Amino acid sequence: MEETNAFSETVIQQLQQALLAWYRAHHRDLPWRREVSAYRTWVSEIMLQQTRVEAVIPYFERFLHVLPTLADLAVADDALLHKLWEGLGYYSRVRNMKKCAEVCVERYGGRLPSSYEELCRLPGIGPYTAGAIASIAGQERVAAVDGNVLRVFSRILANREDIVKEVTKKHYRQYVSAFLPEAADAGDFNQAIMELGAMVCSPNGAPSCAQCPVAAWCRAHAQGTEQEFPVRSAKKARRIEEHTVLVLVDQGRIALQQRPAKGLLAGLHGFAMSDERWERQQVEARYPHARNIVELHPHTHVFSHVEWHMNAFLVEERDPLASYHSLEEIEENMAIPTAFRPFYEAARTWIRMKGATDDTR
DNA sequence: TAAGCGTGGAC
DNA sequence: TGTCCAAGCTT
Repeated sequence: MEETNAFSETVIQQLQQALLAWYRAHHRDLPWRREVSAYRTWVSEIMLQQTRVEAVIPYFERFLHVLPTLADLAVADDALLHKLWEGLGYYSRVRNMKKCAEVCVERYGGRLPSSYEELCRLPGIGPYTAGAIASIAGQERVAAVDGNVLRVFSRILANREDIVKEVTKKHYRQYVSAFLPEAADAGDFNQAIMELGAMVCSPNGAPSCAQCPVAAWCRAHAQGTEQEFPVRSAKKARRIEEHTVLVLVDQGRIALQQRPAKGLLAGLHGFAMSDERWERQQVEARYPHARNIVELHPHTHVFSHVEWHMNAFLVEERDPLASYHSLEEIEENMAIPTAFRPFYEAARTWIRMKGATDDTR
């Protein structure tokens, strides 16, 4: 492509070797790097989608401990999978992993395929993840373009294409391909760019160009325009929703309902929630025989595309239409998203306090 | 193509 | 504080 034309074959090789040497000397010791397999690489890459390394580490360790092989995942219960993903976000990732595992059992003898083309056709695996698995675990000479790579290469090339656009990502897969070393080193090269993006060529604030092994070939650095890259079109404002959360409790148990199979927090467990704001009078009118109605601290949860502004009431009442669960059952088997966590904690505290006062009565 | 889909860290 | 945005994919 034209953006790489000004880089001679010699410069490309120098940049390659500088990046590989830097990576081999400075990369972090991460759990999925200690032992490499297609399964481990796949699990880590799915978890790392739009998610920070520090957040992923404990989830990765637990997931591999509970489901050490792809065959284990293929037969795992949805409830277990949601529990293993609880708090990590983007829950369709783990449902797609199970679908993918099932396909691999049927079609590939219980193993992930190793080629980029086959990986791309599997549920939950797009161009980035396929490139990462194929190059890291399969030694295939293919690019893996994520947000780090877009940022690092936009700076190296001083390229002002809008990285939000799909066509730009396609272009970058071609730009990066021209820089890839031989197949055996492609995985390290891809990881090197990502590691550089995470540790040196950072997204927030000024990048640490003094520590950068490829600063000598970076066009943005030469121009002093590092922070103008990458170019990213503005995202749409979030909409705001008002809700009232009803936490029904009865005899030390808490009512939870499984959310619909489609949409936000699909399939997870949550509380009854109105689609508009209710005040105490409306809750009292709905539960006239409640033994107790306690207003809880309000809470705002910010998702990527919507904000939930929630006020909440704890209602002590046995509602025949609700299903109540013990704390043990909830903690072992039911995944509650972070959005509801503060209300769950409040209910737990209330139950514990009530138990104490009941005991002394 | 653009919107839907979570969460938390950094500034 | 609010804003940005991180190892993206699906529809």
